[in-house]
This record gives sequence, structure tokens and C-alpha cells, in this order.
Amino acid sequence: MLNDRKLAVLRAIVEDFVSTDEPVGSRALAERHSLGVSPATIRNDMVALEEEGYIAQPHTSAGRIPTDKGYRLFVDRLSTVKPLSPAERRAIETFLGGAVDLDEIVARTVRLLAQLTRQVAIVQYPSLTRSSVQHVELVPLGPQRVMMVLITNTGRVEQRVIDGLDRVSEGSVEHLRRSLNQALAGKWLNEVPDAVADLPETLEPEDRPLAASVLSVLLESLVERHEEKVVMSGTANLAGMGFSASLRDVLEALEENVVLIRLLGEAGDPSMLTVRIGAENSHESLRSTSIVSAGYGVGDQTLAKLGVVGPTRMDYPGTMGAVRAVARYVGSILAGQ
Amino acid sequence: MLNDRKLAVLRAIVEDFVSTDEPVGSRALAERHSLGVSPATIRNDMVALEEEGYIAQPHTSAGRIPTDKGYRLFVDRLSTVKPLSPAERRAIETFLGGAVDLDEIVARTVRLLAQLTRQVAIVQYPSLTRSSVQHVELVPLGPQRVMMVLITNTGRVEQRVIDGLDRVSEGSVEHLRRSLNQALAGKWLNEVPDAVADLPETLEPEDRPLAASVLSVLLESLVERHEEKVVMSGTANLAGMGFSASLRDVLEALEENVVLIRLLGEAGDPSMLTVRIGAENSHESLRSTSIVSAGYGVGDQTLAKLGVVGPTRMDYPGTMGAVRAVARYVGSILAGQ
DNA sequence: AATTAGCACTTAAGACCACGGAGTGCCAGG
DNA sequence: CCTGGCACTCCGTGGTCTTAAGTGCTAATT
Repeated sequence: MLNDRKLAVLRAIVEDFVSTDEPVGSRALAERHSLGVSPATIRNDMVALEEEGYIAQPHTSAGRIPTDKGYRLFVDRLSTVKPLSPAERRAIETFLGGAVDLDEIVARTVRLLAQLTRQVAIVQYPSLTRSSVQHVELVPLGPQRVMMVLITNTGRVEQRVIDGLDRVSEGSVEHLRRSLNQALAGKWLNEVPDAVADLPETLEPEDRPLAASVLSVLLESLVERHEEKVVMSGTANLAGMGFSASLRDVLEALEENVVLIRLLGEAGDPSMLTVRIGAENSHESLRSTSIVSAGYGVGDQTLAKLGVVGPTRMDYPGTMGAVRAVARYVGSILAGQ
Repeated sequence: MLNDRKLAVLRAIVEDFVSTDEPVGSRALAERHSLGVSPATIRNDMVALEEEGYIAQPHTSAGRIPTDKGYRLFVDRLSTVKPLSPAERRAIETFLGGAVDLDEIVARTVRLLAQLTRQVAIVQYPSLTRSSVQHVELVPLGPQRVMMVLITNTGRVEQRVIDGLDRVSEGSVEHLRRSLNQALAGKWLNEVPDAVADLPETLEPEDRPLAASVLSVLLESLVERHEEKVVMSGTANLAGMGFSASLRDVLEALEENVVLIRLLGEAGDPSMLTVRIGAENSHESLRSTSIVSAGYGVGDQTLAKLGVVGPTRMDYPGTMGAVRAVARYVGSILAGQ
């Protein structure tokens, strides 16, 4: 049904609509793109495309705009990811370099992505579950307080204060620290519960109460934070873009961490881009937005996802290029750390 | 010049304008407030208030709206901070309780404040410079890498990886850890540079290279983060409020950390509220916004500031009450930790 | 001297209407 | 299968009119 020319027409419609934000008519199309046919012919193709649901008219006597389905086809078959310019690549490198710790890497990444795409950027912190234990530290803070610090190989640090103990001796802490590190060093975080299960029994009886407290807090810190951390930037870019949903609703949705995480969706390969267009997205207030996301991590291991949110009417090739490039760079930075 | 009744009229204008968002005229004023005089009299008072610059007319035949100067007078002399309802107090307590670490306290606080005031909330992380050293930990990560973790009495944790060392021995690390903690425990952070100045000389010669590296990173982590961390929430509340400046500009300004910090301004007493109205604020894009801020901390020691940003046309008594209450609560939570 | 009633005047905002432009659908001819 | 022509639809713009709200001023009242 859809011959090459009809696809070319669809592509042209998407491109023009994205750049002008106005319904595009047959005449304008014939002029701006060299399709080699007259407006009338284009009109015929248009009715075909409309019948198939790829484009729609806001009202009679207006031009056409792409539907979600139209964008979908465009993304899947009519466009190629646009690589970044050398200048942009250099910008990424200098901007992400010089970050001193994980917090700063994430903070810079999200700002960078927002700036590059001129849209809202989201970056998820590297997941705990995919990392392994680098070191566990116990710090006596007083006779009844101990601080536990868990350091992962992805640079993430979790700390907890354990309070209300009775009479903690230096020696007990020292013993426990050794045992813990011996049992856990290098283990994946999801292996931790098993690895520490019978650890108390290997200790002297007088050390066991402390061990129990520490272990319970340690395990808790692994699951409790299952709600992952996410940061966002570039909300200013939302203003001024026409949304069918009210801007307020969109902003509200984006302030819910839970929503953000669901938005990034199931993790894919670091080099794989996921595009979710308009109503393909479950959340009501985000029906008129699209999400371009990618996983990032070190090697072939995906640690977390990042992406951008913008109007369905967005520059998909450019956005996809930026997301992919940033995902790769941040991966390499993490690896180099 | 301004007798009591004129002040009452100004107060009434502010209150009505804040609640209706429309210029308020003499008739409506006479009806809604029992001022005991006729609209004509109110009109006479209005011209006086206008001559003094407290109110203005958007155009000839419209009602009056308060000017920045009018709001200022209202805040300084015509209003009292509105205490929270018991229900709201309970909400604060349950919402802020159950936070496990500093990150979460701050994150919850900012959300709470945004929800309570229905505006944009800003919370600054407790400043490093006002806290003291709780503990310094050194963790060997490998033959050439050591992680330094600095724990402050405000629960803040700074960590840095030190790389490229040669052949670190367990013993050296152990020595240095002891010396560091002995020299620094309890010291204010601004005393740290002095306290460690001659520490290397007290060590064995073979430990000194490591000490030098660690110290330089330690000192760096104190100053470098002078750019304080700030979090924000509630931007959705900006949408739908009429701004003279474009929403985009406001959002853009609020995404700049530097701007946010300047916005919170000089720290005041924890119990002291600062209100900056409209053009009193230096930043161009924020001419039509007001900032209500307060310091928070433990005891009488201010660790950082928090506040909310909203349109100049805001409910000052209510907002001030919420900011003050939240500042106090978060202070008490920090103290209890 | 302060307050009030009355009245003419100003202005923004809404309703209504006419009209031009952009775009379509369809038909008949190449 | 493509194209030119043509009638039709609809939106957006700009003009005019009316209405409602509010003011400022003056003269009367307390």
C-alpha cells in the first residue's frame, strides 16, 4: 500500500512539522522538498497516509500533522540517528571530565544532556544491584554508635548510622570489619544476603549482638534503596513548547521519581536506544511527550539508564544521537574511574 | 500621611489581590471588608496610597494592585506570620521522620516545603564550613588506590579516591588514619588546614608521600565544594501562575545553582525569616518573584538555608509560617540524629 | 475638615461579523 | 497514474459595537 514516494512524503511531513510546528500542506511540501511531483499528487498520497493512520488533520482545510503512529514509522524506518558534530563531542568531553565523584558525574551528565537536546534530561544513578562490594567500613562514633559505610565498585557510597547499641568495644568492631570484608569483597550486591547469612556463627559470642545490628542495617540499605535515585534537568525547556496536556501536569508527573523510573523503562543494551512515543507511554499526563532513553554502564554491563523527555514533535534523529553519545561517554568515564 | 485607615485599605488590597489575582476596586473592597466607609472614601485613600507608591493601576479604569513597596509594607507592618494548623504540624513530623540519612532528610524536606506552600521550594545542604570533623576514614582499595572518607557531625559524608600512589602498605594507612583522627577529631572544618599543617613531620619518612597525597585531597575537598549543593522541588507549581517575566526565564534562572544560592542570601538566625520581594532581588528574570527564606541548623548555629520562591503576589503570612516551621523541624531532626 | 452621593469619562474585554488565505477533495483530461 | 482546475471549508485577523467595572471630580452633607 505504501510505496516509496508515500514514505518520502511522510518523512517530509515529519521533518517540516518538527521544524515549523505548523500543519504542513501539500503546496509547501512540494516547494521545500524535491519530490518531483505536483501538490495534487501529494494530496492523493496524503489521503492514503491518513487512511492508514499515519497523519491527521487538526481540522478540515488545515495541513497534516503526524500521528504517534506516523512518528513511530518515521523513527523505525525513515530516519537514521544523527551523529554529533566534532564540536559537540569535544564539548561533552571537556564538560564531563573534571568530575570528582559519582554525584558530580551524574549532575554534569544530566545538565549536559539537557543542554545538548534542549529538552528535559533524566539520569538514573548507577543501580546498586548491578554493582559489587568494594569495601565495607565500620566507624565507631561513640560508645553506642557506629557508622557503616558501604562502598561499591561503581563509586557509590551508602552510609548508615547505627544507634542504641550497648558498649561497643574497639575490638569487636575490628573483628567484624575484617569478617565482613572477607565475606563480601568482590561479591555482587544481590549475593550479599546469602554471603552474610551464617556470618554471626563464625564470631565470638560477645560480638554477635553488634554483628546482628550491623547486618540488619546493611541488608536494609540494599533493599530499601530499591527506589533508585534519579536526577532531572532542563525543565525550562518545556516552557513555550505547545502541549496538549497542560504544562503543569507534565511538570507534576516529572517530579515523581517513581514515574521517572518507569519512564526510563526496562534496561537495554548500552548501545541500544529506546524510543517511546506519545500514547505508547502509559502515564496519562505524558500522552503528548516522547521519551528517548538508553542504558549506560561499563563494558557490556548496563548499570542504569538515562534519557530525555520532550514533545512528541521532537527532532528524533538529533535527540537519539545526543542520547547515545552521552550514554557512551558517561560509560567510559565510569570505567576510567 | 498614612493614617490607620489607609493602612487598613492597603492590607485589604493586598489580601484581596492575593486571593483573587485581579485588580481590586473600591466597591469590592467596601463590600468584602468592613471598613465602615463608602467606596468614595476608599478611592480618596487610594490616590494617597498611589501617590506614595504603595499601589498602582495596570491601566486607567482598572482596580489597584500592590507594588513591591506595598508588599514590603504589608510584610513589615501589616501582617503576622500564620502558624501552621495542628494537622499540618503532624504531617511534617510523620513526613520528615523515617528519613535514614542526610540525603533523604534534605530530599524530603524540599518536597514537603513545596507541597505545603504550593510553590517552589529550595533547600541548601548543611554547609561544610560550619561543621566539625567526626571521623576520617582511609580505605585501601588496591596497591595504588586509597579512598578517603570524611564524616562530619552534621551527617555529611565526603569521599574521594586517591589514585596513582605507589605501593601503599596496610601499615602506612593504619598509621596515617590514627594520626589524622587524633589531630582532627572534633575540629571545625575551617581549623583543619592549620591542624594538619605539620602533621607529616610527625610521621615516619616512608609514610610521608602517602600522607602528602591524602592531605592535599582532604584540603581540596574542603574548599572545592565551596559551591554548595542545593536541591529544588515544586516547579510544577509555577505553571499557571501569571508571571510578567516568561515562565521559561524563571525556570532557567532556578536551574542555576549559583543563582539559587545567592537567592537564599546571607544566613540569618534559624528563627529569623528573610523576605525578598520582586525587584529587591538582583536577578533580572526573578523581578516578579519573591523569596521567603530562613536559616536552619542545630541549636543556635545556622548550618544552611532553605526557602521558597513564588510570585510576588503570594500569601506571605502562610508562606512565612510554613518556612519557619519546616526550618525548625529539620533543625530538630538534624540535632536528634 | 472629612465623608458621601452623583455623574461623566476611560478602558479592557467580549460578541459579532466580514473577509482573505491556506488547504482540501474531487473531477476531468493528459 | 499524474496533473490542473475549481468549488468548498475553515481558521485567523481585524474592525466595530456594547457592556461592565472602575475611576476622578464636584457639590452637597455631616
